[in-house]
Amino acid sequence: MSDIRSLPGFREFYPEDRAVLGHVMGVWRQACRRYGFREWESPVLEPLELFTEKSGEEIVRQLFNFEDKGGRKVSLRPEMTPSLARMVGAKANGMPKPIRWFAMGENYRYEKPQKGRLRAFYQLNADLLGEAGPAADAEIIALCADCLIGFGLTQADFRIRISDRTLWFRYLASLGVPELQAAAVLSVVDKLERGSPKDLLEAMTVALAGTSVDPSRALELCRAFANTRSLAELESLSANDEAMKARLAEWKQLLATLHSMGFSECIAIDLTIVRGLAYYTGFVFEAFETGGEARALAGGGRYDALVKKLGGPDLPAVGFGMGDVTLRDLLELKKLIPVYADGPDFYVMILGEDARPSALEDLANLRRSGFRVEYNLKDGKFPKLIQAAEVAGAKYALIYGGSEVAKGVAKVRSMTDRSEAEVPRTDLVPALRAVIAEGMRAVQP
RNA sequence: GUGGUUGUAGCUCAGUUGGUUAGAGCACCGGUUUGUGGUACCGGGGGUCGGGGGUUCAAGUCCCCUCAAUCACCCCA
Repeated sequence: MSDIRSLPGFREFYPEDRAVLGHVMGVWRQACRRYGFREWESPVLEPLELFTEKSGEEIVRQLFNFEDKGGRKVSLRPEMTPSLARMVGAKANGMPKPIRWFAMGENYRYEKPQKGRLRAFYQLNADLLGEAGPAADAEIIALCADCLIGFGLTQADFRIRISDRTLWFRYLASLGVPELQAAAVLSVVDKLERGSPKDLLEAMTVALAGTSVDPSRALELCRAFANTRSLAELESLSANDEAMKARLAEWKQLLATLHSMGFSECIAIDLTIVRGLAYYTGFVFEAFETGGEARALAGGGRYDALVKKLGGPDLPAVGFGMGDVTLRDLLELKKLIPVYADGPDFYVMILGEDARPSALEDLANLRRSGFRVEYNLKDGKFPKLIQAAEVAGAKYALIYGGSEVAKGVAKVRSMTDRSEAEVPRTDLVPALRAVIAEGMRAVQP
């Protein structure tokens, strides 16, 4: 064994693991296609500026970046949204709206690896661009839910908590918080559940420096607002604020759409979700497991200003991302990972080298006809070969011994019920096609 | 980035107060059992005990450093 190991936070996928990844991506793709989304892809390696432009220089420490041989500053992609914005931006003027796109790519982040958080991970991204109304947000949230339900999870297994940065900004404005400081206040809100009262007050004081707003009162009001869990409560809180009332009309449309589509059980209003990302502009949401560990499964929201910021047209957008790592942990816990039969259709048992030319001719024809076929590369005896067929996971064994070849037949044997039948070699492909379709009775008298 | 725990064969683990050439089960490869299902029996490969340094006559075992995994923070596009 080589002592050169794979890099920390990077996974090797043995066939059993790769099959699981294939299942995850298959479910994602199926859900997205049902919503009319089309798949896209972008380069894994991008100019460093593509990412610093969106997120600032601070993120460089979390990037796999380097200088290439041409002196270009480059980075493995930590996410796909900037690439999406660039690609859409380049052709948006000629594209029918709304644009429904999804991608499933491996992303790379230079972080300390932990459970559920690696340095390389696959992520589904689904984005809907060119539509600013809440119907688009509802469509994305519904897709996010269906991307989980597609695995066999029920609406009781997860919760999509929906919040709204627009509403937060309007509420903070009504408290007298200047627009410039609202983002800083929101980052304090983000810590409400975890921080100690003392730390929170300190952070709030810093966030409100230079304003006339009292930090401890602001903290109290923010906590009350964050704990709001129903539209009715929100309406009473915004009774005399026209801007907030207008926004609540959009909330009603969002929730009514999701209710009509049957997602009532898995969605919840939760204004404690503000998401750290500065670029979110409206509704934001996160999907959590409802069980013990409350893993975060997906997150997303509206980012109306980002495409323009990255040099594209002024295009409203909403989207979400869902990673494969925590999802896989959850599916394993819930025993929702199917065991795929990965064996060949036929295992050809060649008994004696005299039989080999006939067997090779036939098995090559079977492969050309689309069947999965394995056979013994070395001569072997019957017990070994039937075991090899079993271990390979074959559905049927095809036996080529001296007596079969002399009679011009092959013997097909079901690996499940052990029944056998002889099939003339001249009729082999159609007969075995019937066996795969109908079982052994297709060739038994 | 900070702190805790863990590290012996592909896997699960033994390994005594430090004491010969580090073991078992499973798995893998081969042989035997006259062409009918993982059996049985026999045999084999595989470890610089995560890596490096130190203490000692002697280290898988004790000490230090380091790497990795994992947990709690930080962060989380």
